[in-house]
Amino acid sequence: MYANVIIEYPVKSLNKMFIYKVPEELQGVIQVGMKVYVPFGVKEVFGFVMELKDTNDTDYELKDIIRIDNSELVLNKELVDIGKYLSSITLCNLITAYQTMLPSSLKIKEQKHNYNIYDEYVLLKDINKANDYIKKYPNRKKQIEIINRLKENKLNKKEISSNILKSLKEEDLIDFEKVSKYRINKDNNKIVKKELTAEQNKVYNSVALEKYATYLLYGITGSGKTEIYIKWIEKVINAGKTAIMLVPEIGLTTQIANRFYEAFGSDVAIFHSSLSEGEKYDEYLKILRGDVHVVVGTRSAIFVPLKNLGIIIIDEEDSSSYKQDNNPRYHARDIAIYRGKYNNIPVILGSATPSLESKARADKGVYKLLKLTKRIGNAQLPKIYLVDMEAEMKKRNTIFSDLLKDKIAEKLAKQEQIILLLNRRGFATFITCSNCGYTYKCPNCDITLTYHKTTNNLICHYCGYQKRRDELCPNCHEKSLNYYGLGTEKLEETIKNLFPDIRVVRMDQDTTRNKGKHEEIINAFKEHKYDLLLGTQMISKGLDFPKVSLVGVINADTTLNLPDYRSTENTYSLLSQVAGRAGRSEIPGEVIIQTFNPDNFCLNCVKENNYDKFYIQEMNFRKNLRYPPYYFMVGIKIIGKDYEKTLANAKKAKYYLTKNLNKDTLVLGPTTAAILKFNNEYRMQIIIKYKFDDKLMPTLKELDNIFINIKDSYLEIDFNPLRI
DNA sequence: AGCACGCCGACT
DNA sequence: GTCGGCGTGCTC
Repeated sequence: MYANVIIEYPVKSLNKMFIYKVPEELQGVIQVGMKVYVPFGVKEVFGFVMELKDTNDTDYELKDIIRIDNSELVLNKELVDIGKYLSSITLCNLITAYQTMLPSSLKIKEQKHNYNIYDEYVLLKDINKANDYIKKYPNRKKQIEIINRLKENKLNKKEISSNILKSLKEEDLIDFEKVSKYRINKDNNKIVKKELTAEQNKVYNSVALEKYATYLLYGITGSGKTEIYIKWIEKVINAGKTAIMLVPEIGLTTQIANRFYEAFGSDVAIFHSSLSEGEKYDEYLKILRGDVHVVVGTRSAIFVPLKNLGIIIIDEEDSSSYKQDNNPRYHARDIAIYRGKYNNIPVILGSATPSLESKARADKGVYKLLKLTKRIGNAQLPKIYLVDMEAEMKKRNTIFSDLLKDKIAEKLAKQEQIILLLNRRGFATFITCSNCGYTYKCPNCDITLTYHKTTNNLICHYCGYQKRRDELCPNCHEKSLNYYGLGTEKLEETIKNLFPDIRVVRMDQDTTRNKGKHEEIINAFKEHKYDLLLGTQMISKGLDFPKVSLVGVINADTTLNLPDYRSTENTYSLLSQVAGRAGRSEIPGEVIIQTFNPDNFCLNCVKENNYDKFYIQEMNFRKNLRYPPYYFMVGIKIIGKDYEKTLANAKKAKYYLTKNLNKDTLVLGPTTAAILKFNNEYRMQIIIKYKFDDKLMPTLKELDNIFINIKDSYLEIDFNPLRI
């Protein structure tokens, strides 16, 4: 018997099958998808079995597989196929695909750490022997008490004092038993069921659970999408099947996960980045062992090895967090649809602000459209005001307009809560010398440094470079450094000066770095320990605070003016989502959006809460400029340490592409990437736009191969990039 | 990737 | 004479 094995090194030149002999003792045990240890050159490496066969059709002298590495981990047939699919759509190495699909504790690494944790139990070895002991030492009251309890039941080792354990062990009366346990345990006591409204019920009933289709559930903020998800999953579980539920970010994961624990108790496993390695390992084992039917998690949870899948749900499907922003650059939606077809089950994409491509597909009938138009209960959509900041500047209101100040005071007086959005962290976003004009820039990237007052550091938000703040300008040595640009830290300081008694909590990357911080802030705000929550876009989605009656957007233009074809769509989505945090219960909500572009089309659509109007206009723009969803795009970056060589290589790539792709495919560039210099490397960019091109994949594969032999630059290919 | 092999320069 | 620089090629 022979095995095709892919080995652990994620290198293009090793991205192929290596054939090994399966030794006698492994035949019958070995399966496709198993992790194996094999000789490779003079070394020994790990790999995955991709294929088993009876004949060797080569004339290589084959080596034996050494051993199977971890027999509890087997990539099942579906996962093996998903890996192939993943590598085919992103052009990543096959091994990279499987490494991406596994939690890091199960990825291939030399260092082996045992992630299993155990409860240790004590049990009686022999009843007769124990009885003899009792007769022999009637005075040993403590020991006898323990023996009698052990006759009834095994006991946790922790319950018994160590000297008693020791004496019983010396008499050879007891045995120990290790039972593996999970770090996260939820009880099944408080299963909460909720009734659906008529509108929710209609949506619930329009999904056929026993066949593949992708549905776009377009439901306004607060319309109760989560409850429908739960009902679908309930039905799927009752049919003996399983479900995957994807959520965007950590902030949302805990809130939704809690609702899922309420609904399904211990039948849920969760996956998100702030779990510890051990926790992730445990949750993965629960799935492998078939102990759970539901998985709630972020992007990579789309790869979990649930057997007998019955439904896949992606909540807030337009969130950019579903696209991985390093290799392999996959979109969870594509994997979900692949698995939907594979298992012949429905895929649900839910959002209050669907991505244009999903909405367009729904309009074309590729997806089935489901709509929720009403908020749950008596809640109304909030009233939205646009405030012209140019007029406010004349009144010397640089950060807060009069209206926003008045409304904050009003809500504070009524003991209601407020959310402020500012999509920039730090204190000042750039530092310039007023004497010589020097501006701080990251030495590795082409980006201004942001001043963080809490740590007194200047930080590059791209690569993380940090330096201490200077008193004098490093260029002219004058004491004339000025701090410009508003960040969340400064906003917090300003609001505290304006309203001295206000209780403010800030939520951004800097205040949520530690585990559990996120949840802590959310819970504290929910319990009204704070009057005002301010933060970056991480506060914009999914959060549900009944007492919030005012949402303020400090500067809507920060995201609107980004040089990216999606910036309008992203702004619409961000602002509607954050507006949706207001007025989710009986208290009516108000939203104030401050901007220098009060006539902007996108902002006015947000104000009118008119997604359809926005959609039509934006689609028109995309059509005219040949952007997605009318055209498909591929972003190619050519990256290298030397600017001239990188540019030359980029030109070569462009030439190769134009020569080999279909004539009506557009190849644009090379231009400098949005951030030319990043981590001391220069980045050139080529953009491909096409409607249909059968030569695309083979050409890109070949280009990728050509670049293996070009030493001074490398390629990054991004299919359907979210940012260009 | 990681290692061996191999063919040229300056040293105990 | 040898040690070691890294360029090239191979791994079932």
